Amino acid sequence: MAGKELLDERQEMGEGPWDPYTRDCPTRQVLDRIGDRWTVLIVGSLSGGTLRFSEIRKTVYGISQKMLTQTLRGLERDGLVTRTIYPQIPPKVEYQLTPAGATLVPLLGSLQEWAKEHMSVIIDARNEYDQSESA
Amino acid sequence: MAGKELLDERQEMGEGPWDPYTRDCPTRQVLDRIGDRWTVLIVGSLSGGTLRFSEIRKTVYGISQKMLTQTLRGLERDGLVTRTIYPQIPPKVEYQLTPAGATLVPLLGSLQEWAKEHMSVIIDARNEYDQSESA
DNA sequence: CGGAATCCATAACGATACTG
DNA sequence: CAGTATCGTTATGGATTCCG
Repeated sequence: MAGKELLDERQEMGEGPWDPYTRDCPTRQVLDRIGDRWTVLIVGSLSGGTLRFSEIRKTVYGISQKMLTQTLRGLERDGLVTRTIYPQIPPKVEYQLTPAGATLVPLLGSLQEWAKEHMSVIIDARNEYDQSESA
Repeated sequence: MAGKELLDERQEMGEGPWDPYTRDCPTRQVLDRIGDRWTVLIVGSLSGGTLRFSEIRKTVYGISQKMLTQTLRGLERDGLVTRTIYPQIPPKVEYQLTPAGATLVPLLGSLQEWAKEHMSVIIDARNEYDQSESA
């Protein structure tokens, strides 16, 4: 998504291309894909089954039409979502997770679970930190 | 990290505050925390044990001094990392994952594993998509 | 050494208007 | 309905300089 002309120097260190601390390591690639504000929410909304554009828009609170289009295009491009156009008037377009896209769902589950378990502690720590520094 | 004065309308839909499709749901909170380019890489680098500032900088390829400082402060604020200052000249500062921070590590492992398994398929789909549309 | 502060480029995003 | 196009704003992050 960002930077592609930066890869010049280095590249050989650690344990090769899987080394999480080189550029273009898989971790970075994944984060560039799912690390935005909307991707995982859209994948989550599609985890229940096929939805059309306006339905996704309704379930993912606050997303703009532009970001929904853009994010869905990215997911389609990466083979994580299929886009089916029904040539009617008015148009109807359905989105569905591919098998590859579906493998993301459990991962998001873990993410969400972690969030539920640790969120309160994090919020507390944050408030405490903010208080002690504004003193 | 972003938006905090947007929360006004709505807020009551779905199944309450844990509903992933409301604002401020845990999933969004987590993504705002770990969804940037550097957080998980830093957590990963600290998963092996305590490191000092310059050491992290060396292992996380491409990070600027500004972003390292900024990200570490965020992690400290959220109680995921401790910061220990040794009052010497020249200064020495050590960073270490807290127990809460350490619970993030397995999650990152899953992320990385998913990346390794699916990256090639995604790259292929992407290339194919790009080719067929530029035709 | 480990920052803080400033400046600046760009990328992300929202709002709005228009279209097949 | 499901987009595309354009614009303006804000967020993000790099480079540089300075400091205890």
